[in-house]
Amino acid sequence: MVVSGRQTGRPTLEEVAARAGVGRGTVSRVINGSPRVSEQAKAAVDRAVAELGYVPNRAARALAGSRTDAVALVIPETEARLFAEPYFLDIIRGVSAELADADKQLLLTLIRSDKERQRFEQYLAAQRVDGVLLVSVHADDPLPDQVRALGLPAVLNGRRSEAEPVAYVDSDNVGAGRSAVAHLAGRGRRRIATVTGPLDMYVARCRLDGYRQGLAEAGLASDAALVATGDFTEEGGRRAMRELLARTPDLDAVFAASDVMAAGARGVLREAGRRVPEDVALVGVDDSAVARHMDPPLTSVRQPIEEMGRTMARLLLQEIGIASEEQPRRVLPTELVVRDSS
Amino acid sequence: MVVSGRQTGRPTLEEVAARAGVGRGTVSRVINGSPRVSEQAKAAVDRAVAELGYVPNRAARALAGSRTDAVALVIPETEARLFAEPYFLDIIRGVSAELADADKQLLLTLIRSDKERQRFEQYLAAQRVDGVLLVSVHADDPLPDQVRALGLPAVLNGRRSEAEPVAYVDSDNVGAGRSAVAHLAGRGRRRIATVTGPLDMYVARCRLDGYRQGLAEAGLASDAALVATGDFTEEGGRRAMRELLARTPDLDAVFAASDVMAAGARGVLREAGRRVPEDVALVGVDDSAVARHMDPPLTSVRQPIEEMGRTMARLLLQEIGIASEEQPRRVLPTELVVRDSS
DNA sequence: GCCACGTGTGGGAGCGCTCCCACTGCGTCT
DNA sequence: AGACGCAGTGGGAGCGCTCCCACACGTGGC
Repeated sequence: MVVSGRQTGRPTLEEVAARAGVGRGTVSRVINGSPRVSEQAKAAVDRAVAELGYVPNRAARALAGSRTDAVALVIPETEARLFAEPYFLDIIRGVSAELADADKQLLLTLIRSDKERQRFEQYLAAQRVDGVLLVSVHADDPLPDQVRALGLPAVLNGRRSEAEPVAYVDSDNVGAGRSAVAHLAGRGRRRIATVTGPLDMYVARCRLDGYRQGLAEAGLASDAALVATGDFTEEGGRRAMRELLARTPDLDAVFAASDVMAAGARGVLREAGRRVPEDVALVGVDDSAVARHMDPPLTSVRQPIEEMGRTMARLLLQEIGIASEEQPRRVLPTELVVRDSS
Repeated sequence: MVVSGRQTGRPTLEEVAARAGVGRGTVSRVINGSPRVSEQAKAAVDRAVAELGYVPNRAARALAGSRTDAVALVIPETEARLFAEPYFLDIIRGVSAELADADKQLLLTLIRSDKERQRFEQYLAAQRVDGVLLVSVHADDPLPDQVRALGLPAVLNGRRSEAEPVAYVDSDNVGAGRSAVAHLAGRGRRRIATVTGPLDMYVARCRLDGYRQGLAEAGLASDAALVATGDFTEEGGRRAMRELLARTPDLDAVFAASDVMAAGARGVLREAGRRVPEDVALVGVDDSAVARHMDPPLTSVRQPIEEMGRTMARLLLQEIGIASEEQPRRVLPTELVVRDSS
């Protein structure tokens, strides 16, 4: 027996029109919520739609109209490994929730090679999505500008620089550094070091700035010897921590710009015989699962990741609706979660 | 100044045909790789495509043909919290890689409420995707059957039961339990307990079966007092561990059916003054980031998650290509990763 | 009473493809 | 030699929508 698989039984707009006793145009207007329809006609159409179980065919819509009702979320794969992974899942969660409410599709695109990047650009050019969400862009990433050049709305997660021209949603990274240092200073720490992210990333520079501001506000002197550069990986955290211990053995606290780097640092501290938090207090950023499961559990600065995802989606939908000249930007607050490591 | 945004400049198939000096039909055939085209015509079309930078309009394709070149990956949100999160990211990674090679879209759908579930079903009915990938289905989940009833190919990640009627990709969960127990027994452990997942999930039952087989193969007696039921959460692991300690204080090893539960168990063991691994050896499943960052690092049974994702996508593409009656199934092997906790 | 207007409506003309039928040549079989 | 097949081809007819023009009605002003 051959199964057809292709049930042509789905009602079309034309059938709805016939059943409601109106023209195609009127049905289309009702479906799309145009105000130029009489109460009576609207009611008739609504009933016909319900009776027939009509669902508009999106391909036809996309072809005839211009919008596609789909939005792309782009994650460069190189970054995906760097950040604590749950980060992306939370972003996805937030984006997905917001898009579902607006009845838009979420198209997920991982870009892991130049070939795929090219394919994606082609894809955009083929008018396949209404807008683009970009996660974790590097300072030199041209993708956001390319997207905008195609006339597509875009929203970034994180900025590439202070003067980011494209719409973005970021968290208060300066505040993250400040609150971490304030907390450490408040517990009597005086030689507070930091392990930074890669300094070609704006997020890393912001957290470093916050660290410095925090020191100043606590009346502590800044000391270049207390700053070591990592790369957001565990191994990078380890390397930076070794460097710090060699340079400034008298440090009594470390602010790591990510939980993963904090985990690396923690390993080195243990090998060096430093107890956490007795000898060295430790604070990370992300409040990830890693932080909760470290020994001792890591004090960390929480970012509202899912909320960032939601906000990104919201801004994008807004831009799709009304193509404003001005690029919206949001900076969301962070929050210190105190655990045993500090 | 108003920006148009709508560059109509994209070449159409018709233009390509004109430029190549052939008919529309021939261009379509070349684009779709039909064999019924002369070398000469193909060359002309290929050149025209390259010169014009032609990219087929997918909406038109979907409307005229029947396929959409898109595949949905569905993740029930309730589950998303249960499993170690990176699991999903790895699945996504694998699926995405495979789909990109086949030039298919990945549509990500998180379902977190009945409303969204309904919307998704409507969506499927509207012929919007060529196939569906389903992650982490519960034993009583009707979604897979609904999808198949709509005539859409589907592939599950994990089975709902031994006799799963729908195509699936699973990992060797029995083998996972066996190898964990074999390892523990090999290190001289004799009172090996287990913390299971929720027993209405087939995966949990399989791991428990594996545990029992492992005991039998090591010549150790099965003892109901050594089995406690968890629910794949950390808190569940904690509860189960307390239960085990109360019932069988002489246990010297624990096989937890997930890393997250192992983390919960580890906390309880510590509170009870049992050292890991000296007093109690601990093994988990997933080989997640949590496992690597535990103290001591957790021995864990690794699943080839990304590979599962790839395989799922591959099976689905295959089914889309040739609608076979028979549902393919794959079971991938697991691998023990030994660390300090055992 | 006539014109101008605004509101609501029907339906033609596509959007850019795929499907498929009809047609041309040419080689092959009787 | 004629009949037949078949590879290769062109192009008509949609797919199910949206857009927009045209038109039927009011209603108000003069």
